[in-house]
Amino acid sequence: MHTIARMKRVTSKDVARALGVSQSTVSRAFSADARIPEETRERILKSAQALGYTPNELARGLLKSKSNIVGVVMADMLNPFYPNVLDIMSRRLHAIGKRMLLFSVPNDTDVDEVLPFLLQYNVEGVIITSATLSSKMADVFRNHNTRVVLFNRAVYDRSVSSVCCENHDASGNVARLLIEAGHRRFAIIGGKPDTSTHIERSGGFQRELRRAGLSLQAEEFGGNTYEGGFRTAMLLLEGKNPPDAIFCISDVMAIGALEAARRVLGLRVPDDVSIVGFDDIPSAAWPSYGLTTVRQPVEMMVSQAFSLLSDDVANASAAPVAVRIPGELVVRGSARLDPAGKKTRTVR
Amino acid sequence: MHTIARMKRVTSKDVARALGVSQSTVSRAFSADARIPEETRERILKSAQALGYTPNELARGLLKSKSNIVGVVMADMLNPFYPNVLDIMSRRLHAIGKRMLLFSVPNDTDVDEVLPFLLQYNVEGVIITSATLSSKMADVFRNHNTRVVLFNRAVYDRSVSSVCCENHDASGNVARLLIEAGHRRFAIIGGKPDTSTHIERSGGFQRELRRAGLSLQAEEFGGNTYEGGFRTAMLLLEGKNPPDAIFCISDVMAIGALEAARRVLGLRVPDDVSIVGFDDIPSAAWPSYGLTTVRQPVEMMVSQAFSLLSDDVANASAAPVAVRIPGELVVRGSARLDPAGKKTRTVR
DNA sequence: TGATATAATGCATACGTATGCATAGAATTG
DNA sequence: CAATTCTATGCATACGTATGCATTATATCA
Repeated sequence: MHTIARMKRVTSKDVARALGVSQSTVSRAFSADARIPEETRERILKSAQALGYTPNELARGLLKSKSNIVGVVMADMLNPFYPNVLDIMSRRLHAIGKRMLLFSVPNDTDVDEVLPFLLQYNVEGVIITSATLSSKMADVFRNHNTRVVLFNRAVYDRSVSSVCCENHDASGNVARLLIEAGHRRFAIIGGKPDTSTHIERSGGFQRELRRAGLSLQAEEFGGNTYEGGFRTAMLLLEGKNPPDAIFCISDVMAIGALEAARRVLGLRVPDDVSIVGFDDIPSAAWPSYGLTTVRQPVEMMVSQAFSLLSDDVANASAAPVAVRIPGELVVRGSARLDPAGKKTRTVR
Repeated sequence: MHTIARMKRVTSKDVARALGVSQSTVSRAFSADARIPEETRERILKSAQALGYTPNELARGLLKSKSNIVGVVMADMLNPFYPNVLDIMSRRLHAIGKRMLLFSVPNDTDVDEVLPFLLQYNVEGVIITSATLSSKMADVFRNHNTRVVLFNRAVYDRSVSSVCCENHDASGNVARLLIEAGHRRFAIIGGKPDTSTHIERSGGFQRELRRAGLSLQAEEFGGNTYEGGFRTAMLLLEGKNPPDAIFCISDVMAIGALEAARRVLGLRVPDDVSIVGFDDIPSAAWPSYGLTTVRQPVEMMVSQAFSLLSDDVANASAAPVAVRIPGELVVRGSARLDPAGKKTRTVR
């Protein structure tokens, strides 16, 4: 047994004692900008390494009233769009020396319940995905001088910053694609009625319809789940006067709709009905689906979210910003491309 | 402007001052087992609420040398099996008053790099999913009196506890299913060769083959990604003497294999080739795939993992435990069921 | 009623770090 | 060489909480 059982944590004091220097000196060795000769620093770091010392972040955070923790609240983790988001966020945070405190909460709620817990850790900032907070809670965070950024959701009272895809434009492009393909009977499957993503995507889509002198035939909601998309598509396609083009606010619902149309109703996609999604989740690209969709530029969105958090030009009480990043239309086979139906691959 | 800008954190001292009591009393009001009359506690809690006071967890963690944070390290977050796992873990932790510090790391590496960061937060325990740690690092955690539990991966040197599905038995059941259906040319698509999941699933499958006097024809690796499954299936099915049954160690790969077989090679599944997966991810149930697979009992596995972390009967240096939970064979359409091929749904 | 046990609360301290201030020694200057 | 600046480091303190011990007020008992 060559490992020594060590029940006590190794502290900067231990390192100091081992080297015959003061605790302050050890501490300074770990802070990049401290006045300390390079040689001493190396000696200390080496000894620290040998003793297995790492600064206690709890103490550090307590003292500086700011931990290096960023809180992330995810309200829709089971949506396949988010694992990638989370993965990117986690790695990028780690790369800049920050940690992630994660909360997964029920789908599309407001997250006021969990936010106070974040304050208990003196978090450096908070990112909230697919959910909003009350403006009252936004005030609380402002008073605590803690930044909050909404990711993939926006509030219109300008109480917090947000980063979203250019939902309006992207959805307009979808509409144009479908109009040019000759579609006339449009339906939308939304997530939840009062979310910014729905409002914007539906709004952008409909605006483009109006410009072409057309209008929406139906708008139903599927709660951003596969099952919801499936069920809602059944409803629409089995109703009187079924749509010949369905724009789904998210890919999971689009895939559900696709399955309903093909597997249950025996419709051909896109010959009988075109289906378009939003997000570009991995399975959208699987051959069985070949979903035409809008790709959200996740990497860029995360970058923007982080810079909104760390932007030290303005302090936390500065006016919130709404960042919009263009989405990219990804054309696959689930939507017709031209009036005649030529040049169209049918995906079964 | 009726909100007062408050730059300083509200502390227990503030509450104490407001009520004319001592800081200790306030502190005790927040600790369930303190000797303090219920009436006083209520008065304090009410005032705390009014002032917006919440205990600082950093200070608490520092003092007690144990934060209420549990570290979670995910090595395969993009595998669709894990969002659900993460979601359940997050909610359950929150429900018992604990927080989650999340690290997403490159696929299937050992995670020694990130583990030291967890020690900096005096974490209560660590859960590592689909990855292992070195036994040296396991020692470090044992010396720090901090529990580590592997989730969906095991080590055989008994250096840490683990929670896994009963991979051997479940895979044996898959083999039996395929044998009884009349298959004779078996292939396995594994994830990575030296992972416990692969070893056990492949081992259990092959043991059952041997019992029937049969043997494996090929074993290739797809790295637990859709693309890997796709590519590997192409390789196997286009090779000389292609298999008529493929057991994929994970559903993502199985779906990739399915797509390769059907979309690219034009094979009928399961008529020409049976494909079975493992995990039961959401898309396995989608009609286009109808994947026969093994469902991992995630809820139960998470429960077990948590109880291994919190089990205070034994201390952290107690002998590690390997918990195994039976998996459930989910029969859908991607594998034949009987020699004649009757009673079999063909899923396209 | 006086002695003693009990309940409620306050005081002081420790957790591990960062940092302002003080100091001692070295280096620089006229 | 004395006076002065600079560099390296130590001392002391603060961050916000929990808790052992001491203290006071109240209840119990003979």
